[in-house]
Amino acid sequence: MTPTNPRPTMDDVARIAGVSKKTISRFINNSPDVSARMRARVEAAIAQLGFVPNAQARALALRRSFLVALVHNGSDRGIRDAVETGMVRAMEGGELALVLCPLRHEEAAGLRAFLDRHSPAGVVLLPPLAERDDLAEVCRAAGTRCIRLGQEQSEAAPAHDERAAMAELVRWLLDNGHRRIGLIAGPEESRAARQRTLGYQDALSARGLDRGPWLVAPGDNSFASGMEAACLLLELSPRPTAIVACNDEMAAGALAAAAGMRIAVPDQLSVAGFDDTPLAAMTVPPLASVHVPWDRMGYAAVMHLSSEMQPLSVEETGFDASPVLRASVAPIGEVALAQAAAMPR
Amino acid sequence: MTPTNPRPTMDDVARIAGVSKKTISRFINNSPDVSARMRARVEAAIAQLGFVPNAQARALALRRSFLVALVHNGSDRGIRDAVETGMVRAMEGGELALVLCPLRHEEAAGLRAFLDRHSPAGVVLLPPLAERDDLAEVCRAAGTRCIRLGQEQSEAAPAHDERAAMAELVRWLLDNGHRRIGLIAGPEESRAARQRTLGYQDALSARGLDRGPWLVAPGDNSFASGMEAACLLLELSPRPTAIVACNDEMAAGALAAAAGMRIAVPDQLSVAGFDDTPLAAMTVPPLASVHVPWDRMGYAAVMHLSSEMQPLSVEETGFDASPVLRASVAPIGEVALAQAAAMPR
DNA sequence: TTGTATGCGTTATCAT
DNA sequence: ATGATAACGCATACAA
Repeated sequence: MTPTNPRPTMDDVARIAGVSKKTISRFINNSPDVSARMRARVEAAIAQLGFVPNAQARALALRRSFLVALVHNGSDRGIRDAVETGMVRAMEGGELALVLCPLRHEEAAGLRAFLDRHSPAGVVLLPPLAERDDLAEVCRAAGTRCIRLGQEQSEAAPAHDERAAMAELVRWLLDNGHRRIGLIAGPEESRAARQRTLGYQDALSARGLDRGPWLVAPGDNSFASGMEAACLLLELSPRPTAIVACNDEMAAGALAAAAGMRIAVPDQLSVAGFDDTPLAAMTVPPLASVHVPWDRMGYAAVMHLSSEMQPLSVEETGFDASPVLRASVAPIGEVALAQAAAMPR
Repeated sequence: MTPTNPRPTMDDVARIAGVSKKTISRFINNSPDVSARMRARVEAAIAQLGFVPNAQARALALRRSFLVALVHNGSDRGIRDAVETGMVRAMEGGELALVLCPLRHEEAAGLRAFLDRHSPAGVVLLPPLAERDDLAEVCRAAGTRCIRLGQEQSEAAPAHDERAAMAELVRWLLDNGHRRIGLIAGPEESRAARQRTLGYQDALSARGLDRGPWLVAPGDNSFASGMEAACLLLELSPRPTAIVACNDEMAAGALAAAAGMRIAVPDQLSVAGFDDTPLAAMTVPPLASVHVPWDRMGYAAVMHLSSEMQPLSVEETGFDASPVLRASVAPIGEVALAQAAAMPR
């Protein structure tokens, strides 16, 4: 009972099964030309020994590892968790494993070094890094397949129409009587954030509300920035009756700001977020949000990387995002109407 | 400019430098016996070619990969994020990478297969899996070093004194006038949760409050269970003036329950959590919690695994956990006192 | 359909 | 201090 119990190799399996290594190899890679009898014998031998193919050896021979790298910059924990979940689900029972590649300083050189060192079978770029062309270029140069999550829908990018989804959310608010709707925007560099802002403007324009200044306050996707931005918006007069944020964390910040100013949600103010992360269900009141199927997008990304087909199919690139209404939003009430009127200045 | 640019190998470097492969190998592993002149020549050749050692090949020869596996069961996202952060910080610039090993069904066979397949250099078991002796045994049998996070402090486990920390938190509540303090417990199987419950009882006993029934409601670390448990506690009469939960998510659930019952926090009820995850700063009001340095524990775990020293040093095993007071707790006020008195039944 | 020889890029053994 | 050669475990020719 030594602690170093040498693990069985293909040779052992071959010996037990009374066949050659190559047959075992064929079995492992489910080659079509293995007779049923052989298959059974090999299967039995593998089960008997508890044989598990060594990923390192396979990787060396195949010149590609069994790792899929999730590249992120540490922001947006909610999105990352969802994507991770989906990726892991896609890898369940398979031979792939999920390896994290944090790019704190967001430098391409870091990704390059990571690829050189670990040569993952594929790379998934999380927003906002998914927007970085230089990172995609590094992958291309290294010959590593790369999926940019949440980018414009293309053959290499599962994506959703965030612009339309945001418009739909804002439209709901308009349909329910809200007229002054504030937006807490995301980082300007972020395409995703810009799309969401555009969706907000789309909805207002469609109602002919595009003359006045947009009630847009800048944020950086953090709770603190959401709180700050909400404070700015809530000091306006007349005060907005609704605030939509470009992600859930900032929306949570808006809830905190409202509480600090003794503004009741949703009675005096509706608040909504984006992404529908777990946080949205844990606030008081629960946060309306736009559900983005990040987990399914992660799942699709891995399925694509593990298969050999080149272009992503439509089912793998088209994803629906749609508003989830929760208690943080409500039709505009008399209280809020009165409030708005009482602030004529 | 083909996308498949074959990367230089040790052979190439050896040829350029005019030495043997073995010397390159020695250089890479900073073997002591390489002359300064050799070192310089090799270094130059490596730089010239942009050579990066192939991790798969090294792994095959060394019989261990350059991965550190973080084994978890999907629960307690907050803790996992913190540990991940610390681990990644410890691996920064090094050759190790973090690979996720989710054990959804918590079966030892799953871990065994993962170890056989990917042969990680080390394994970090996250609570509550860290408590599973069978998982540790699987690692031992596979000859893989394993660190059990948050277990009893030992030479293989960075840990903190959660019992004392919880007692300290409850003591603060007692010192501030609270007498009826409810506890939302964690899963009974979890040693950590039991320790925290014990800490709660310690503090009450020390004040001679150990005669009455403990105000303990069961939870499973989820937001929903925290909400349920809080509802139970808040229906008691006299009502508790404070509720402490065994993690932040349940505490957030308690905040939601209080809001649903129109009980003001902290005026009529103090609420506190445990672990001090990011969530604690994003609730309304911000959640008092016991800070546990999960990130530093993850850091220590990786530092230990990457070094060769056998036992963990004291600095790596002793961690302080201590209460962080935020607006969700307050000295018991007249309102709450009156409230409690008005419910004599 | 199955077996044999060889290579993948690195490290370990043993020699010099 | 440095080098030749054999592993490491599996996959790919190519042959049978």
